[in-house]
Amino acid sequence: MSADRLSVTFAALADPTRRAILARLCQGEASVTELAQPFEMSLPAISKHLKVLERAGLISRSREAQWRPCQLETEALKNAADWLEPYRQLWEDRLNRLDDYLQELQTKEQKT
Amino acid sequence: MSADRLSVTFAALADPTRRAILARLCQGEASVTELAQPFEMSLPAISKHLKVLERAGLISRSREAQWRPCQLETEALKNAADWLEPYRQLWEDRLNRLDDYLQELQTKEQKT
DNA sequence: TTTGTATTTAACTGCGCAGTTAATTAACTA
DNA sequence: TAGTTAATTAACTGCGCAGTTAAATACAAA
Repeated sequence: MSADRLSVTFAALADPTRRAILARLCQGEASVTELAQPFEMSLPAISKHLKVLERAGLISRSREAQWRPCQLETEALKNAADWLEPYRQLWEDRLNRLDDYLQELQTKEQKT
Repeated sequence: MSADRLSVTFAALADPTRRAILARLCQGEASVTELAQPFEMSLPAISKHLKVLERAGLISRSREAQWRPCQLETEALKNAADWLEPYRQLWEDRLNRLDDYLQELQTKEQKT
């Protein structure tokens, strides 16, 4: 059922619209209408995306008159990055090995 | 629709069983039955999880007699980490501000 | 109090995941 | 060839997401 926090976070990140919304929020708070503006999508659709992001703890919302400005929350993002971190060694090793191999190829080439 | 690569990757990571499978594969190749062993789940269920991981490019599979050993693939993981990377500054800043605040509190405390 | 603006809720469609059991395919072994 | 082991496919259930339009709510301003 993927009720755990990390699963909910990754699921929320698994949508290009929601990732674009998060990227936009790096520049600071924004209202729902402002966030919806770049997308060819109805407002209710955006509203639902925001609800998914909120449930995942990726954004928080306040109230200002009739607006409900959204703000980026970093902790859930950090948790996702922390989960990925131990794997870094693996892909770096792999890229190094690839690099070594390419250099070896080039050395051989020069000898010809 | 989430047909883009990154969405498929995040979606694949949004499940505790699949994340556990990836963690297990850090230790090296494993067959389907081996991977299924820690879980109270039918083999077809594991088989489907592996298919999701494979479609996301997180694992690759070979053939050895009647076994189909799975291997971790790091590139998709790296892509996910790369997407998160620009946000690192944000949560580090936030943690630093929190830290500053706590230190300030403590300084005030000592003056009392 | 009426009107306008911002946002959400309701009701619906269609799709695909997560799981099940039963049947099937594939390859090894006796 | 028959039987065993490994894994997948088929067929099904139930659930929740992503999107729609239409209606409802919340607040502001005239």
